[in-house]
Amino acid sequence: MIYVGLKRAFDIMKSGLDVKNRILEAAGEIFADRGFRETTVREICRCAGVNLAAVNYHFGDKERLYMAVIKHYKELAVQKYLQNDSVREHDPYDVQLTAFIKSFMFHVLGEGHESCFGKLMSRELFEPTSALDVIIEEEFRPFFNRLNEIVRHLLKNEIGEEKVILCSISVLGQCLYFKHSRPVISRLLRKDHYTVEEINEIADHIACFSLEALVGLSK
Amino acid sequence: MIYVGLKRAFDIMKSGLDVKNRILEAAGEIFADRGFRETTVREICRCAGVNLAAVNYHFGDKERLYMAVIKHYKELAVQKYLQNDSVREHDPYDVQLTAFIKSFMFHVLGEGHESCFGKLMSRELFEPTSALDVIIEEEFRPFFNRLNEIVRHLLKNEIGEEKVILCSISVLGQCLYFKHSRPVISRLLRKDHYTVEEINEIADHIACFSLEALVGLSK
Amino acid sequence: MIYVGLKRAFDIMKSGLDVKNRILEAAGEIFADRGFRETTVREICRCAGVNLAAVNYHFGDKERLYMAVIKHYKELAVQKYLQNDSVREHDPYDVQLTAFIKSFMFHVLGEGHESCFGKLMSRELFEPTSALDVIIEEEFRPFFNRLNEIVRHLLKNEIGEEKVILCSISVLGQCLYFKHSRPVISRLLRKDHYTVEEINEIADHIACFSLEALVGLSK
Amino acid sequence: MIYVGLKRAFDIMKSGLDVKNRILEAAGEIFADRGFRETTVREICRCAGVNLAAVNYHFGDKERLYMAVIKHYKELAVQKYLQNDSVREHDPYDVQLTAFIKSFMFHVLGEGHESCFGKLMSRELFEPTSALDVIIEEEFRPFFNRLNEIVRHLLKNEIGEEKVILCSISVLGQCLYFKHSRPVISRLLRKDHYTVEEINEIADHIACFSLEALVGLSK
DNA sequence: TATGAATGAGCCTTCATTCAT
DNA sequence: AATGAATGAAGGCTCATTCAT
Repeated sequence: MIYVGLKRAFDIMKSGLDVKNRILEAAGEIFADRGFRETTVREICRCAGVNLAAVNYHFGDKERLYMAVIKHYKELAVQKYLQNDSVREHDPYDVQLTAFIKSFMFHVLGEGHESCFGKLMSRELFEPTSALDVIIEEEFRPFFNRLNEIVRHLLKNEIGEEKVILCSISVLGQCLYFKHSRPVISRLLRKDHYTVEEINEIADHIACFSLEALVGLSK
Repeated sequence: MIYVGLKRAFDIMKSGLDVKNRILEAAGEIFADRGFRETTVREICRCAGVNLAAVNYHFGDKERLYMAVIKHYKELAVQKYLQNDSVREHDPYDVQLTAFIKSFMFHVLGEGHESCFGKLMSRELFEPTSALDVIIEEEFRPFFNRLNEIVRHLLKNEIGEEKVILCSISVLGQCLYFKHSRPVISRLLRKDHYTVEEINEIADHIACFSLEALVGLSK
Repeated sequence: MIYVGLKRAFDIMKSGLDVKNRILEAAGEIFADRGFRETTVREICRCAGVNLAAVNYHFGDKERLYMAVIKHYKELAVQKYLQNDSVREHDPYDVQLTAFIKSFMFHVLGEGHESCFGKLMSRELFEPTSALDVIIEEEFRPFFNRLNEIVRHLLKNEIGEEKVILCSISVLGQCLYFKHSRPVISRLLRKDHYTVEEINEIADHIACFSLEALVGLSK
Repeated sequence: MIYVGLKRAFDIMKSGLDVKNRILEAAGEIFADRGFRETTVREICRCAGVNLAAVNYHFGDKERLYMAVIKHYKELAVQKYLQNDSVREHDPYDVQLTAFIKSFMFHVLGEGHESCFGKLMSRELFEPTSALDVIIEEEFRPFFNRLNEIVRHLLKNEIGEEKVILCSISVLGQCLYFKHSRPVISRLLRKDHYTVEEINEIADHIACFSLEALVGLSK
């Protein structure tokens, strides 16, 4: 049951970060990989190269570490989002939707360090912990409202709010399925991970599919 | 944290089934609810009203019990699917798609006993166990092929196979999102569980959305 | 920090008792010796020669084990008390008081197995656990009422109930001090433990002292 | 389970004492309340408003802190004892005994800061630490000798020294029982703590009871 | 002088599993 | 065929102590 991302573990240990940040880094990866319950504090500490009691010292207990991890990666994600946010408010809405989807897909499907937040969030959506309520209000709702706004305009405001929400969920569902069901899809499509081009292709497909639907519905 | 499906537990205990089947019934419900790792053998046995050692006696260990549960519920699901499959092969394809989606949604979102298999499958898709490979080949692929067939016809055969698969995934993604992300959706829409009417509405929305998209794309 | 009553431990392990009773025996001795908090489940199990998890299996947790221990030794004590209770109801009250004190002192000061209950109770009186309320009502109050009755008669019923209680406490206080403060007394009197004769002498002294006081007060 | 003597904690922190004395003050209160083993260094430091490592820095380890605390409060107690000792050597011995008892009871039962030493001592008598030997020789023996002297005179010197000691212990036992067994007594007498009047009443009762006994025995 | 950070040892509990009957 | 009893491994947490500054 040892976490085998040895190379990564090595990176974290050697990275010169202080103990607190080493724990955050290690915990993020493992929490994202396994979920809250399946992750053991021992494993986090082993991977971070710190003493078992360090979690208690710096974070109190496992649950508060988890909350801190989410907060930590949220901030990382926000920084990244602000830097290369490609959804410009004056673009036509179909362009905005495509940009929105593409940005989201890279967030969620990326392999590296910055994909932790997406993984944590999508895990939280499937098997919620007590952190869910905080996450929904602080993270998910603003994100979802943004999507709703784009969808509402594409539907030309002629349809009730409930339908807008349902359509937003339809868009989101497509996006997340490529994350949630990666094990299946990789078997169905016979590929193991997504390259940048493939993520682009997938995002284009979802944008295309959704735009056709929204345009069709707005007639 | 005792499993509170007491009425159900009572049903299982009184149902006159033999020990082995009582365990299967109880295990199915709890595995579907909690996932493999989160479920304890103790809880299954308590709920089934059998001795703690019974699982190891009848199934060897927890993992083999899990495989047996999947097999058991798969057979139940197949029986039910054969009985009242509403997707008739001679209907127009848009009708078939709607029927397909509706059938799937009831399978996956239903509250009762027969929704176990759907829940187990969708859980397996998110956090695969060693059972995944079996499930994909024996269960998911035929199911997915059927969906592909409908989608292929709606796209009027004019587009490559890869696009067909992507569109099928889009349909599936919408469906599963209402299951996977129920905790969030129930907060966003402020409702706790789905009534039959609501499942119908959701299925209609997905069918509608997807048909518009597919029709749009086939032009 | 290992419990060094090795001979005793050996006795318990070889005694042919079943696991549950071996735990009760070992736990009684160690709880009496150290108190609830200072006692570790590990030590009890080591001393009883059983697996660490046995406590959980048979008693649930450490606290419920403690309650079970108190119940167990109470029953032992009651049995012994019934067998050789020397306080006969038709004796004159001064004889009854002497007998009461002597019986109590042997209970509390005895070296062996049957002194556990006395030790546990006197410990509970000094640093109460959640078991105290149960102990007071079920054990201490009837015992104390019996003493009150004797004292009331010796005071010739002419004095208020509060004074009766205070006098009973005075008697009890003398008795218990020879237990509670044994470390000091053994240093003051330069002896390490009490022989039967010494316990008799001490009990006689307390009886004598108290009778003089009560007789004096009743004039 | 945070130590809730917040007002007191505030006093200590604001009192302008240096770190070492703040620790001594806080430690005294908590050790007296909980005993050596139940007290955590963390709690002491929190209550004293000092760093966790301060105890080890100033005192070496927890045990040496405990010894320092006892020494500290002993000096406080001696000062106070010298100031307002009400046992005057030329009073009749029955008056001296009453005064001795009263003084002792206020020492041990008092609520405030100066009762720490009495609490620490009576705790040490029940569950001795390595500090006991020091305490007995330096503190308890002179105190006990003083009581012996009074008792010896009340017994009119006609009885052997061993009997004198036993009678002194009888007196002491009554006094300490009201401290040691406070949880029980407060339940038996249905009161929560002792007022000044009640301590006076209790002391009077003990003095009365003991004098009757001693007078009776000296005949 | 003083402290924030870190640690090793140990505790209670829970779990899946096995044993003896 | 079935079970009550027992176990080894592991998990989260707390504690007194030490280290580096």
